[in-house]
Amino acid sequence: MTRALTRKGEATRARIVVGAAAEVRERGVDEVRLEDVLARTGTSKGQLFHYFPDGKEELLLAVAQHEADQVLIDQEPMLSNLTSWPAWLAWRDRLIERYLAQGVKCPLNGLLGQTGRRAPGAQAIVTGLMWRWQGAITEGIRHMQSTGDIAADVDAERAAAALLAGIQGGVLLLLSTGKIDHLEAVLDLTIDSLRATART
Amino acid sequence: MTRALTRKGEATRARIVVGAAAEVRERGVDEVRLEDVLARTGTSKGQLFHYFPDGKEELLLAVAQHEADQVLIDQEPMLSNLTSWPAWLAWRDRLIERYLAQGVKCPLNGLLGQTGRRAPGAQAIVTGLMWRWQGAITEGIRHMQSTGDIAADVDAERAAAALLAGIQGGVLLLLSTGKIDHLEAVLDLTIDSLRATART
DNA sequence: CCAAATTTGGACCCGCAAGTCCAAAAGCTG
DNA sequence: CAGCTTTTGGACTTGCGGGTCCAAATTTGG
Repeated sequence: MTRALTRKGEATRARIVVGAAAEVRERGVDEVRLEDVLARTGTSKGQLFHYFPDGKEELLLAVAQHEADQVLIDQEPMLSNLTSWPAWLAWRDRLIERYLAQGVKCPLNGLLGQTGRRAPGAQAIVTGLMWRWQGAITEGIRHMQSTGDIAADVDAERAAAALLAGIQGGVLLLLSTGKIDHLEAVLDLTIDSLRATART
Repeated sequence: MTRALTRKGEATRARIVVGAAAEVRERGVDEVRLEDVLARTGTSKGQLFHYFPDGKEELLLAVAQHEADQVLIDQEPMLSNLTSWPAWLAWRDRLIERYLAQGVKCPLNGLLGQTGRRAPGAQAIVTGLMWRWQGAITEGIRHMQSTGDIAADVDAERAAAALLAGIQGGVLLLLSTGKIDHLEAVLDLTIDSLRATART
Protein backbone atom coordinates (compact mmCIF):
# COMPACT_ATOMS: atom_id res chain seq x y z
CA MET A 1 0.00 0.00 0.00
CA THR A 2 2.19 2.68 1.32
CA ARG A 3 4.93 1.24 -0.83
CA ALA A 4 5.53 2.64 -4.28
CA LEU A 5 7.06 5.99 -5.16
CA THR A 6 9.29 5.45 -8.14
CA ARG A 7 12.48 7.39 -8.44
CA LYS A 8 10.59 9.64 -10.81
CA GLY A 9 7.73 9.94 -8.34
CA GLU A 10 10.11 10.85 -5.57
CA ALA A 11 11.61 13.55 -7.74
CA THR A 12 8.24 15.01 -8.58
CA ARG A 13 7.18 15.05 -4.97
CA ALA A 14 10.36 16.84 -3.99
CA ARG A 15 9.94 19.32 -6.81
CA ILE A 16 6.49 20.17 -5.55
CA VAL A 17 7.68 20.74 -2.00
CA VAL A 18 10.53 22.97 -3.08
CA GLY A 19 8.29 24.94 -5.43
CA ALA A 20 5.64 25.35 -2.76
CA ALA A 21 8.29 26.52 -0.31
CA ALA A 22 9.40 29.20 -2.74
CA GLU A 23 5.81 30.23 -3.23
CA VAL A 24 5.29 30.48 0.52
CA ARG A 25 8.37 32.62 0.90
CA GLU A 26 7.23 34.98 -1.81
CA ARG A 27 3.53 35.31 -1.09
CA GLY A 28 3.05 34.17 2.48
CA VAL A 29 1.39 31.03 3.74
CA ASP A 30 -2.18 32.07 3.31
CA GLU A 31 -1.66 33.61 -0.09
CA VAL A 32 -0.37 30.45 -1.65
CA ARG A 33 -2.54 29.12 -4.44
CA LEU A 34 -2.20 25.55 -5.48
CA GLU A 35 -2.49 26.68 -9.07
CA ASP A 36 0.65 28.76 -8.72
CA VAL A 37 2.59 25.91 -7.24
CA LEU A 38 1.51 23.75 -10.17
CA ALA A 39 2.50 26.37 -12.69
CA ARG A 40 5.87 26.96 -11.08
CA THR A 41 6.73 23.30 -10.82
CA GLY A 42 5.19 22.25 -14.11
CA THR A 43 2.91 19.72 -12.51
CA SER A 44 -0.81 19.10 -12.47
CA LYS A 45 -3.57 18.87 -9.91
CA GLY A 46 -3.61 15.14 -10.33
CA GLN A 47 0.00 14.86 -9.31
CA LEU A 48 -0.27 17.13 -6.35
CA PHE A 49 -3.19 15.25 -4.90
CA HIS A 50 -1.52 11.97 -5.80
CA TYR A 51 1.47 12.76 -3.61
CA PHE A 52 -0.41 14.76 -0.98
CA PRO A 53 -3.79 13.10 -0.59
CA ASP A 54 -4.80 15.54 2.13
CA GLY A 55 -4.16 18.41 -0.22
CA LYS A 56 -3.00 21.82 0.80
CA GLU A 57 -2.70 21.10 4.48
CA GLU A 58 -0.44 18.12 4.00
CA LEU A 59 1.66 19.98 1.48
CA LEU A 60 2.14 22.98 3.73
CA LEU A 61 3.13 20.72 6.56
CA ALA A 62 5.79 19.16 4.38
CA VAL A 63 6.97 22.63 3.42
CA ALA A 64 7.10 23.70 7.04
CA GLN A 65 9.23 20.72 8.00
CA HIS A 66 11.50 21.35 5.07
CA GLU A 67 11.99 24.99 5.99
CA ALA A 68 12.38 24.35 9.69
CA ASP A 69 15.22 21.96 8.99
CA GLN A 70 16.77 24.52 6.69
CA VAL A 71 16.84 27.16 9.40
CA LEU A 72 19.19 25.10 11.51
CA ILE A 73 21.22 23.79 8.60
CA ASP A 74 21.91 27.37 7.55
CA GLN A 75 23.54 28.03 10.90
CA GLU A 76 25.96 25.17 10.64
CA PRO A 77 28.70 24.45 11.33
CA MET A 78 28.75 27.43 13.69
CA LEU A 79 25.73 26.59 15.78
CA SER A 80 27.06 23.21 16.81
CA ASN A 81 30.49 24.54 17.66
CA LEU A 82 30.06 27.50 19.95
CA THR A 83 33.30 26.68 21.67
CA SER A 84 35.19 29.97 21.65
CA TRP A 85 34.34 33.67 21.41
CA PRO A 86 35.46 33.87 17.78
CA ALA A 87 33.11 30.98 17.08
CA TRP A 88 30.25 32.83 18.73
CA LEU A 89 30.97 35.89 16.64
CA ALA A 90 31.13 33.84 13.47
CA TRP A 91 27.72 32.46 14.34
CA ARG A 92 26.45 35.96 14.98
CA ASP A 93 27.73 37.05 11.59
CA ARG A 94 26.12 34.11 9.87
CA LEU A 95 22.75 34.92 11.43
CA ILE A 96 22.90 38.55 10.44
CA GLU A 97 24.01 37.68 6.96
CA ARG A 98 21.36 35.04 6.49
CA TYR A 99 18.45 37.11 7.66
CA LEU A 100 19.64 40.20 5.90
CA ALA A 101 19.73 38.25 2.66
CA GLN A 102 16.39 36.69 3.33
CA GLY A 103 14.79 40.00 4.10
CA VAL A 104 11.05 39.93 4.23
CA LYS A 105 10.78 36.45 2.85
CA CYS A 106 10.39 34.40 5.97
CA PRO A 107 9.06 30.95 5.27
CA LEU A 108 7.96 30.35 8.81
CA ASN A 109 6.57 33.70 9.79
CA GLY A 110 3.04 32.75 9.00
CA LEU A 111 3.46 29.59 10.94
CA LEU A 112 4.88 31.19 14.02
CA GLY A 113 1.90 33.26 14.80
CA GLN A 114 -0.89 31.11 13.52
CA THR A 115 0.68 28.02 14.85
CA GLY A 116 -1.72 27.65 17.71
CA ARG A 117 -4.71 27.64 15.45
CA ARG A 118 -3.40 25.76 12.46
CA ALA A 119 -2.94 22.07 12.28
CA PRO A 120 -1.49 20.73 15.49
CA GLY A 121 1.22 19.34 13.25
CA ALA A 122 2.48 22.84 12.57
CA GLN A 123 2.62 23.50 16.28
CA ALA A 124 4.82 20.45 16.71
CA ILE A 125 7.17 21.47 13.92
CA VAL A 126 7.73 24.94 15.29
CA THR A 127 8.10 23.74 18.85
CA GLY A 128 10.57 21.12 17.70
CA LEU A 129 12.60 23.69 15.82
CA MET A 130 12.74 26.05 18.79
CA TRP A 131 13.66 23.24 21.11
CA ARG A 132 16.55 22.08 18.96
CA TRP A 133 17.72 25.63 18.42
CA GLN A 134 17.66 26.47 22.09
CA GLY A 135 19.35 23.18 22.90
CA ALA A 136 22.26 24.02 20.64
CA ILE A 137 22.67 27.42 22.25
CA THR A 138 22.49 25.90 25.71
CA GLU A 139 25.19 23.47 24.81
CA GLY A 140 27.35 26.30 23.56
CA ILE A 141 26.96 28.17 26.83
CA ARG A 142 27.74 25.06 28.84
CA HIS A 143 30.87 24.51 26.83
CA MET A 144 32.00 28.06 27.48
CA GLN A 145 31.35 27.50 31.15
CA SER A 146 33.53 24.40 31.10
CA THR A 147 36.41 26.49 29.79
CA GLY A 148 35.74 29.29 32.21
CA ASP A 149 34.74 31.75 29.49
CA ILE A 150 31.32 32.14 31.04
CA ALA A 151 30.70 32.19 34.78
CA ALA A 152 29.58 28.88 36.19
CA ASP A 153 26.65 30.37 38.05
CA VAL A 154 24.88 31.40 34.86
CA ASP A 155 21.73 29.37 34.24
CA ALA A 156 22.58 28.11 30.77
CA GLU A 157 19.08 27.02 29.88
CA ARG A 158 17.59 30.32 30.93
CA ALA A 159 20.23 32.39 29.20
CA ALA A 160 19.71 30.38 26.03
CA ALA A 161 15.96 30.92 26.27
CA ALA A 162 16.47 34.65 26.51
CA LEU A 163 18.89 34.71 23.60
CA LEU A 164 16.59 32.62 21.44
CA ALA A 165 13.70 34.93 22.22
CA GLY A 166 15.84 37.90 21.34
CA ILE A 167 16.74 36.38 18.01
CA GLN A 168 13.13 35.59 17.19
CA GLY A 169 12.08 39.08 18.11
CA GLY A 170 14.94 40.54 16.15
CA VAL A 171 13.85 38.66 13.06
CA LEU A 172 10.26 39.66 13.63
CA LEU A 173 11.26 43.29 13.81
CA LEU A 174 13.33 42.85 10.69
CA LEU A 175 10.23 41.58 8.96
CA SER A 176 8.08 44.43 10.23
CA THR A 177 10.42 47.34 9.95
CA GLY A 178 12.94 46.15 7.42
CA LYS A 179 15.82 47.06 9.72
CA ILE A 180 18.39 44.63 11.03
CA ASP A 181 19.27 46.86 13.99
CA HIS A 182 17.27 44.96 16.56
CA LEU A 183 18.74 41.61 15.70
CA GLU A 184 22.22 43.08 15.80
CA ALA A 185 21.62 44.76 19.12
CA VAL A 186 20.30 41.58 20.69
CA LEU A 187 23.16 39.44 19.53
CA ASP A 188 25.88 41.90 20.43
CA LEU A 189 24.52 42.90 23.80
CA THR A 190 23.64 39.38 24.86
CA ILE A 191 26.97 37.93 23.86
CA ASP A 192 28.78 40.81 25.56
CA SER A 193 26.73 40.25 28.62
CA LEU A 194 27.63 36.58 28.75
CA ARG A 195 31.23 37.49 28.22
CA ALA A 196 31.10 39.95 31.07
CA THR A 197 30.09 37.28 33.54
CA ALA A 198 33.54 35.74 33.37
CA ARG A 199 35.31 39.01 34.08
CA THR A 200 33.58 39.61 37.39
CA MET B 1 -18.74 64.67 2.17
CA THR B 2 -16.64 63.25 4.90
CA ARG B 3 -19.10 64.81 7.29
CA ALA B 4 -22.04 62.84 8.58
CA LEU B 5 -21.90 60.01 11.09
CA THR B 6 -24.70 60.47 13.54
CA ARG B 7 -24.14 59.58 17.16
CA LYS B 8 -25.90 56.34 16.42
CA GLY B 9 -23.73 55.77 13.39
CA GLU B 10 -20.60 56.40 15.38
CA ALA B 11 -21.73 53.84 17.93
CA THR B 12 -22.41 51.24 15.28
CA ARG B 13 -19.07 51.77 13.67
CA ALA B 14 -17.31 51.36 16.98
CA ARG B 15 -19.32 48.25 17.77
CA ILE B 16 -18.20 46.70 14.51
CA VAL B 17 -14.55 47.46 15.16
CA VAL B 18 -14.65 46.02 18.66
CA GLY B 19 -16.52 42.94 17.51
CA ALA B 20 -14.12 42.41 14.64
CA ALA B 21 -11.20 42.78 17.02
CA ALA B 22 -12.62 40.04 19.23
CA GLU B 23 -13.12 37.86 16.20
CA VAL B 24 -9.53 38.41 15.10
CA ARG B 25 -8.25 37.50 18.53
CA GLU B 26 -10.24 34.30 18.57
CA ARG B 27 -9.82 33.01 15.05
CA GLY B 28 -6.80 34.82 13.65
CA VAL B 29 -6.68 37.48 10.99
CA ASP B 30 -7.12 35.33 7.97
CA GLU B 31 -9.86 33.21 9.48
CA VAL B 32 -12.15 36.12 10.14
CA ARG B 33 -15.41 35.95 8.24
CA LEU B 34 -17.38 39.10 7.76
CA GLU B 35 -20.52 37.08 8.44
CA ASP B 36 -19.28 36.24 11.91
CA VAL B 37 -18.51 39.84 12.70
CA LEU B 38 -22.01 40.77 11.61
CA ALA B 39 -23.58 38.03 13.71
CA ARG B 40 -21.54 38.94 16.76
CA THR B 41 -22.28 42.62 16.53
CA GLY B 42 -25.85 42.29 15.37
CA THR B 43 -25.27 44.28 12.22
CA SER B 44 -25.78 43.72 8.53
CA LYS B 45 -23.68 43.69 5.39
CA GLY B 46 -25.16 47.00 4.43
CA GLN B 47 -23.94 48.64 7.58
CA LEU B 48 -20.47 47.20 7.40
CA PHE B 49 -19.92 48.37 3.86
CA HIS B 50 -21.55 51.66 4.72
CA TYR B 51 -18.97 52.42 7.38
CA PHE B 52 -16.07 50.66 5.69
CA PRO B 53 -16.49 51.22 1.97
CA ASP B 54 -13.29 49.35 1.20
CA GLY B 55 -14.63 46.33 3.01
CA LYS B 56 -12.57 43.83 4.87
CA GLU B 57 -9.24 45.49 4.31
CA GLU B 58 -10.35 48.81 5.70
CA LEU B 59 -12.02 47.14 8.65
CA LEU B 60 -8.96 45.11 9.52
CA LEU B 61 -6.84 48.20 9.34
CA ALA B 62 -9.12 49.91 11.84
CA VAL B 63 -8.91 46.86 14.06
CA ALA B 64 -5.13 46.85 13.82
CA GLN B 65 -4.90 50.47 14.86
CA HIS B 66 -7.30 49.85 17.73
CA GLU B 67 -5.31 46.88 19.00
CA ALA B 68 -1.95 48.53 18.55
CA ASP B 69 -3.08 51.41 20.74
CA GLN B 70 -4.36 48.93 23.28
CA VAL B 71 -1.01 47.22 23.57
CA LEU B 72 0.60 50.36 24.91
CA ILE B 73 -2.37 51.41 27.01
CA ASP B 74 -2.24 48.07 28.77
CA GLN B 75 1.29 48.81 29.92
CA GLU B 76 0.39 52.08 31.51
CA PRO B 77 1.08 53.72 33.81
CA MET B 78 4.21 51.64 34.24
CA LEU B 79 5.67 52.03 30.78
CA SER B 80 5.76 55.80 31.00
CA ASN B 81 7.29 55.79 34.45
CA LEU B 82 10.30 53.55 34.41
CA THR B 83 11.98 55.72 37.01
CA SER B 84 13.10 53.23 39.64
CA TRP B 85 13.92 49.55 39.86
CA PRO B 86 10.64 48.73 41.58
CA ALA B 87 8.88 50.52 38.74
CA TRP B 88 10.75 48.39 36.21
CA LEU B 89 9.74 45.26 38.04
CA ALA B 90 6.13 46.36 38.20
CA TRP B 91 6.24 46.85 34.44
CA ARG B 92 7.78 43.43 34.04
CA ASP B 93 5.00 41.91 36.11
CA ARG B 94 2.34 43.67 34.12
CA LEU B 95 3.75 42.36 30.86
CA ILE B 96 3.92 38.79 32.12
CA GLU B 97 0.44 39.03 33.53
CA ARG B 98 -1.01 40.54 30.42
CA TYR B 99 0.45 38.07 27.99
CA LEU B 100 -0.18 35.13 30.23
CA ALA B 101 -3.83 36.11 30.38
CA GLN B 102 -3.97 36.74 26.68
CA GLY B 103 -2.40 33.41 25.88
CA VAL B 104 -2.67 32.39 22.29
CA LYS B 105 -5.03 35.17 21.39
CA CYS B 106 -2.71 37.72 19.94
CA PRO B 107 -4.49 40.33 17.91
CA LEU B 108 -1.41 41.48 16.10
CA ASN B 109 0.38 38.25 15.47
CA GLY B 110 -1.01 37.87 12.01
CA LEU B 111 -0.01 41.38 11.23
CA LEU B 112 3.52 41.10 12.46
CA GLY B 113 4.58 38.46 10.06
CA GLN B 114 2.50 39.29 7.05
CA THR B 115 3.05 42.95 7.50
CA GLY B 116 5.41 43.29 4.63
CA ARG B 117 2.96 41.84 2.20
CA ARG B 118 -0.34 43.13 3.48
CA ALA B 119 -1.55 46.62 2.99
CA PRO B 120 1.23 49.11 3.42
CA GLY B 121 -1.06 50.63 6.03
CA ALA B 122 -0.54 47.64 8.28
CA GLN B 123 3.18 48.06 7.92
CA ALA B 124 2.88 51.62 9.14
CA ILE B 125 0.75 50.69 12.12
CA VAL B 126 3.14 48.01 13.33
CA THR B 127 6.18 50.15 12.75
CA GLY B 128 4.54 53.00 14.60
CA LEU B 129 3.71 50.78 17.54
CA MET B 130 7.22 49.44 17.79
CA TRP B 131 8.69 52.87 17.53
CA ARG B 132 6.55 54.28 20.33
CA TRP B 133 7.20 51.21 22.46
CA GLN B 134 10.93 51.37 22.00
CA GLY B 135 10.85 55.11 22.62
CA ALA B 136 9.23 54.62 25.99
CA ILE B 137 11.80 52.03 27.00
CA THR B 138 14.63 54.27 25.83
CA GLU B 139 13.29 57.08 27.91
CA GLY B 140 13.13 54.78 30.93
CA ILE B 141 16.75 53.80 30.47
CA ARG B 142 17.82 57.41 30.06
CA HIS B 143 16.03 58.33 33.25
CA MET B 144 17.80 55.56 35.14
CA GLN B 145 21.06 56.83 33.75
CA SER B 146 20.30 60.31 35.02
CA THR B 147 19.93 58.91 38.53
CA GLY B 148 23.00 56.76 38.22
CA ASP B 149 21.06 53.49 38.35
CA ILE B 150 22.33 52.53 34.94
CA ALA B 151 25.83 53.28 33.73
CA ALA B 152 26.10 56.37 31.57
CA ASP B 153 28.07 54.57 28.87
CA VAL B 154 25.16 52.30 28.00
CA ASP B 155 23.70 53.06 24.57
CA ALA B 156 20.11 53.59 25.64
CA GLU B 157 18.62 53.31 22.17
CA ARG B 158 20.48 50.12 21.43
CA ALA B 159 19.67 48.54 24.78
CA ALA B 160 16.01 49.42 24.31
CA ALA B 161 16.07 47.87 20.85
CA ALA B 162 17.44 44.65 22.26
CA LEU B 163 14.91 44.57 25.07
CA LEU B 164 12.03 45.23 22.71
CA ALA B 165 13.20 42.46 20.42
CA GLY B 166 13.43 40.14 23.38
CA ILE B 167 9.91 40.94 24.42
CA GLN B 168 8.57 40.38 20.91
CA GLY B 169 10.39 37.09 20.67
CA GLY B 170 9.21 36.09 24.11
CA VAL B 171 5.63 36.71 23.10
CA LEU B 172 6.15 34.87 19.85
CA LEU B 173 7.48 31.86 21.70
CA LEU B 174 4.58 32.07 24.09
CA LEU B 175 2.28 31.88 21.11
CA SER B 176 4.13 28.95 19.58
CA THR B 177 4.95 26.89 22.61
CA GLY B 178 2.42 28.07 25.13
CA LYS B 179 5.15 28.67 27.72
CA ILE B 180 5.89 32.02 29.29
CA ASP B 181 9.44 31.01 30.21
CA HIS B 182 11.13 32.82 27.37
CA LEU B 183 9.45 36.12 28.07
CA GLU B 184 10.30 35.83 31.75
CA ALA B 185 13.89 34.96 31.04
CA VAL B 186 14.33 37.90 28.69
CA LEU B 187 12.84 40.42 31.06
CA ASP B 188 14.69 39.21 34.12
CA LEU B 189 18.05 38.75 32.51
CA THR B 190 17.92 41.99 30.58
CA ILE B 191 16.85 44.06 33.55
CA ASP B 192 19.48 42.39 35.72
CA SER B 193 22.05 43.09 33.09
CA LEU B 194 21.15 46.77 32.97
CA ARG B 195 21.24 46.87 36.72
CA ALA B 196 24.67 45.30 36.75
CA THR B 197 26.13 48.12 34.66
CA ALA B 198 25.82 50.50 37.58
CA ARG B 199 27.63 48.22 39.96
CA THR B 200 30.80 47.97 37.94
C1' DC C 1 7.22 -7.93 -24.45
C1' DC C 2 3.13 -8.13 -21.43
C1' DA C 3 0.34 -7.16 -17.39
C1' DA C 4 0.07 -4.51 -13.24
C1' DA C 5 1.06 -0.44 -10.95
C1' DT C 6 2.35 4.18 -10.89
C1' DT C 7 2.36 8.70 -12.84
C1' DT C 8 0.34 12.43 -15.34
C1' DG C 9 -3.01 15.93 -17.38
C1' DG C 10 -6.71 18.63 -16.99
C1' DA C 11 -11.78 19.22 -17.20
C1' DC C 12 -15.19 19.68 -13.91
C1' DC C 13 -17.71 20.47 -9.53
C1' DC C 14 -18.85 23.05 -5.61
C1' DG C 15 -18.96 25.78 -1.52
C1' DC C 16 -17.62 29.73 0.68
C1' DA C 17 -17.31 34.32 1.67
C1' DA C 18 -16.56 39.09 -0.24
C1' DG C 19 -18.87 42.54 -2.27
C1' DT C 20 -23.25 44.80 -4.73
C1' DC C 21 -27.71 46.72 -4.71
C1' DC C 22 -31.83 48.70 -3.40
C1' DA C 23 -35.73 49.62 -0.85
C1' DA C 24 -37.45 50.42 3.76
C1' DA C 25 -36.86 52.57 8.37
C1' DA C 26 -35.17 55.99 11.36
C1' DG C 27 -33.18 60.61 12.38
C1' DC C 28 -32.22 65.24 11.66
C1' DT C 29 -33.38 70.23 10.32
C1' DG C 30 -36.11 74.02 9.38
C1' DC D 1 -44.70 67.78 9.81
C1' DA D 2 -42.10 67.76 5.39
C1' DG D 3 -38.23 66.72 2.99
C1' DC D 4 -33.72 65.74 3.29
C1' DT D 5 -29.84 62.45 4.85
C1' DT D 6 -28.21 58.70 7.24
C1' DT D 7 -28.88 54.06 8.75
C1' DT D 8 -30.35 49.41 8.29
C1' DG D 9 -31.62 44.64 6.41
C1' DG D 10 -30.87 41.11 3.62
C1' DA D 11 -31.33 38.91 -0.96
C1' DC D 12 -28.40 38.25 -4.76
C1' DT D 13 -24.19 38.00 -7.66
C1' DT D 14 -19.71 36.52 -8.42
C1' DG D 15 -15.15 34.79 -8.54
C1' DC D 16 -11.77 32.24 -6.60
C1' DG D 17 -9.58 28.27 -5.50
C1' DG D 18 -9.56 23.63 -3.27
C1' DG D 19 -10.76 19.15 -4.18
C1' DT D 20 -12.69 15.15 -7.31
C1' DC D 21 -12.45 12.08 -11.12
C1' DC D 22 -11.01 9.49 -14.75
C1' DA D 23 -8.72 8.24 -18.81
C1' DA D 24 -4.25 8.31 -21.09
C1' DA D 25 0.77 7.76 -20.79
C1' DT D 26 4.67 5.88 -18.72
C1' DT D 27 7.30 2.82 -15.92
C1' DT D 28 8.35 -1.49 -13.61
C1' DG D 29 9.11 -6.37 -12.98
C1' DG D 30 8.96 -10.93 -14.49
